[in-house]
Amino acid sequence: MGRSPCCCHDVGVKKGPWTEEEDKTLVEHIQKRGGHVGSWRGLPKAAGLNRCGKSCRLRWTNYLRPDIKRGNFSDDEERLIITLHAGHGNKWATIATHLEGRTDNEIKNHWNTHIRKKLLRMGVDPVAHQQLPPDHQLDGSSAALLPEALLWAAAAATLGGLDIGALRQAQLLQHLLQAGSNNDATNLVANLMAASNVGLNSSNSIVPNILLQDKFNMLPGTNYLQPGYLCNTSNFAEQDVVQQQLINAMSPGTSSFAAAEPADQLCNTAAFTARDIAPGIDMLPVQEFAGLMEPMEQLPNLCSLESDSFWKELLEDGYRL
DNA sequence: AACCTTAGCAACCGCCTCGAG
DNA sequence: ACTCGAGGCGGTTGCTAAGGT
Repeated sequence: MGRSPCCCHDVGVKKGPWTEEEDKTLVEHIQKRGGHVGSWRGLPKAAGLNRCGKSCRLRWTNYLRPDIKRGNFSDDEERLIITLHAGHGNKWATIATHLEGRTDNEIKNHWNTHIRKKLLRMGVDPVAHQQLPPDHQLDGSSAALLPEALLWAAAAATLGGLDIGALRQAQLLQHLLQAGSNNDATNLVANLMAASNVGLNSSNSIVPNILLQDKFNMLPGTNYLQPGYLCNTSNFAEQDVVQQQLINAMSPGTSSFAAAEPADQLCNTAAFTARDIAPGIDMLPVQEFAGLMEPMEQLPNLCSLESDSFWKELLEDGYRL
């Protein structure tokens, strides 16, 4: 298949930065046609522009389009980009479809100039989305940022080919991280409920309740889920039962993490099982979840929190990341 | 003040994919 | 099944402004 010559090679076609006048001409031409461009190749002549069609399309889609959102990227947008990048790689156009008002070019530029460097500073390989070996990390000054970066990168890498369920799981993780941002119990409960909403409502996706369980266990006197088990139901009615019973069981008077026992210790003293909460719901041993997490070689076993100093410190710090 | 370096980003280039004929 | 035109995409370039010496 022979490649057609690009109109950009035409002699006399202007290149380089667009002037205000050119922008105005292009916008007015497209608006006159009700936003419908038709043929980009034929547009310059029709609009009276000395540009190639490709250049016009690029200028319109990346800059002049009315629905483009400009300005700094929010933390949420950055997290989403990292998550999506782990699943899709440099498929900027695919990533852009998940960020309303952002163009692939803008996301690509932001990745290369900001996010990539941020991840490197945090000791995370921006390509493999895994922790870099110690001798490849920049310095220890950003060590406090490592847990969040790791969790995000690892979760994203684990999710692999992203689908709606996977994205919801990523959101769940995000809520969990937000829940750990301070010691306010009310905020924690609100975030946990938000997290469980995302997880429990996702159809055909396994909700990592082991993570929720650790969060719940951080509240004194609460043990809601049998450690080592996951809720694997996609039945909304059953999910609602679980959720309602979790909410009912939640004791609102609990205050801080300060008196919380280490998670593993609590794991061994579960007050009642998940089957007590919602009989009939299929529960899977955590080993199956561990199977899902297999690619996360850099992460410690989630059931061995107490034995790993990194995670132990993280837990004792009340998930303050 | 002049020069150099770096960061940010708009725009370009060339290959790929898709759909009509 | 094949060709070809057109749009889409990702990598890269080059300009500009800000910061440093």
